Amino acid sequence: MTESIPAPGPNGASGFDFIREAVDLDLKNGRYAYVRTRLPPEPNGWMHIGHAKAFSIDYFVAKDFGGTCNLRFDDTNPEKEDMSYVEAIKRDTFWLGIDCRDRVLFASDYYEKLYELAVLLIKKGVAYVDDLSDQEIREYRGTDVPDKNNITSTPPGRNSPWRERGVEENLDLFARMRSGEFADGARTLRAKIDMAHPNLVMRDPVMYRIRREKHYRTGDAWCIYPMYDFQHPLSDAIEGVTHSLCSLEYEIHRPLYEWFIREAEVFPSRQIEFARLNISHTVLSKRWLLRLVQDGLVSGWDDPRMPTIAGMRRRGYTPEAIHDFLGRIGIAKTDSLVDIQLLEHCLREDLNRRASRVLAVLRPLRLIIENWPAGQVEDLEAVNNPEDAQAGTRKVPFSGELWIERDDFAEVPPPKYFRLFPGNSVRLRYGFIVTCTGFDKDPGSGEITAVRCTYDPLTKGGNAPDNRKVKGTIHWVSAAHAIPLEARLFDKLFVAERPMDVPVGVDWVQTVNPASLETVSRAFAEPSLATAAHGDSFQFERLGYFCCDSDSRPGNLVFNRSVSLRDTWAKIEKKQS
RNA sequence: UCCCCGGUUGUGUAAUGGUAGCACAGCAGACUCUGGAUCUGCUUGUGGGGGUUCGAAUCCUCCCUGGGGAACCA
Repeated sequence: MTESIPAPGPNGASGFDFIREAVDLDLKNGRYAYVRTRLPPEPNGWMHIGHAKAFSIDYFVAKDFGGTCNLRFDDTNPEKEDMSYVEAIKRDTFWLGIDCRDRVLFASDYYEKLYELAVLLIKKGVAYVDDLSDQEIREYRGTDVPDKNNITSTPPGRNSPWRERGVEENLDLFARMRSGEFADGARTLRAKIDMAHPNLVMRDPVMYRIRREKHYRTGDAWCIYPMYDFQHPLSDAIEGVTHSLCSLEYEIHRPLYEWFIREAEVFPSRQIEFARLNISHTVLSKRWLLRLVQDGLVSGWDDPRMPTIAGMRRRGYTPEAIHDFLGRIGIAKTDSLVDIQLLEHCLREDLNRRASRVLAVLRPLRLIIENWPAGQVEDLEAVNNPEDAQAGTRKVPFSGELWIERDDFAEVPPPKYFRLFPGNSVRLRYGFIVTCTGFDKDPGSGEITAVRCTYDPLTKGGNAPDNRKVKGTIHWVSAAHAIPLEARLFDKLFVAERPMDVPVGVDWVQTVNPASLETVSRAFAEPSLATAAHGDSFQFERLGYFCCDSDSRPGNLVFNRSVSLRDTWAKIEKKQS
């Protein structure tokens, strides 16, 4: 892995979260002699920050105990899976610094082995071929209820009439299932456990179904496919996985996980569950994200508003910021909703340290310096990163006609406003102190078209020789030297904290924040930005962190606002209104 | 309320029978050539009742409350 990425540190005094405690104990009492985990994505969508949490836990738990971690694609549903997803997941995983490059595995490579284990279970008399239809299986199981949320009891199910078939017949039928003798859905292989079990997943779960669907890796080699509950524990066992870490939704499946391990007499992998990640104002579910993509509400899986790793990368997130975030949220079993502001905080903190500063104006307003010598241009020295002395300085051209931020001028200043207004002085960052002498206004529209000022030549670089205090410092770009750019400003994808909690009858997809993307097509930046490459991050001073987008071309620059700067003025403004 | 799992400041997470801490958010201030960064201070919490104990967030019990489960998905 990339050594610069620290493992997320538990913030407790014990030094361990509950998973690491369990692993530590397992090692100490000899339950396992080593540690091996696995990342089990299904290649049916792109990786998001919720998967990154799971991946990070798997990877770093193994690493912390000197173990290994496999990246195993859980690809047993040919209807939804695709190689493009495999590639996307691998790219994003490795980009995060989770380096399983030499341990990329596929459950589909175990089909033959899994088949053999199924045969073993049939021979032991704990698996049988069932002729019931899917509807009948539900009915027999006793779970075919109209309203799952409003039941008062779960009566025992009934045994399938085919449950007591002989071993030989089961063996024969299962072989014929594989050879394609039966129609899709005509029969299944089921585990013979207990149709009266209070845990519904233990009521003779289906192990194999018949499905004639081309698999993206095995093609037409198989027409029967194993189910998750059967495949997953045995794949873990095949790989010698000691700790199979997964989200809480599988907790209820653990007895079944253990049942298959025990009955198949394979390596005793252990499943431990933790709470999945939820973040406010977004959705973390491949199904919902797919819907956003398919309905065209975002530009794709890598839309910078998406909580996918690809989207976050394009937005300007760094692996370090993501790992920092994942370390801070911790690991627990409580269902939680993490404030998206924590994620943004982690990005700010990381980018503050590393991003070069640059002067750019998003909503330009002309500033005319009336006493500036006509035609004169000065190269002023600007600090690249005040947080990093090694970053050095650069020259920025200054002239008598500048672009400044429209917000940085007020005809009538609100209380506590200390930027430009008639009669007031401000410092132009790294430039001169100027005093506002007036402004031009379009008589028709009332729009301010230019601000006028005079400069003090003795304040070059921004320092006043008389040490007078100037409260405001604003950013600027020389109009004659400005390079144009497009800026994409993002806001929360959803206004609602929990987008999926919508009133009945409302389609959550319609609640996407209409202001989540604002395109500013006529912004200007200092010349140094012209050479930015895709993925480069900068701080546009006083505005926020911006990342050069993959749509950017020389002469047609596009920047994404990764996150804004903390904005104290916005808070003051908000309080005043 | 059929089965399973949870409930610690606004949010997330520690404290493993012995001082309820940390981070984010919020508030107030200092400093500042980014209303950035940095620094200082502050507010707010063990869901409720009973029990065990010298002592309970922690153990027991009842209640309340949140999530999950019943696919030939994973």
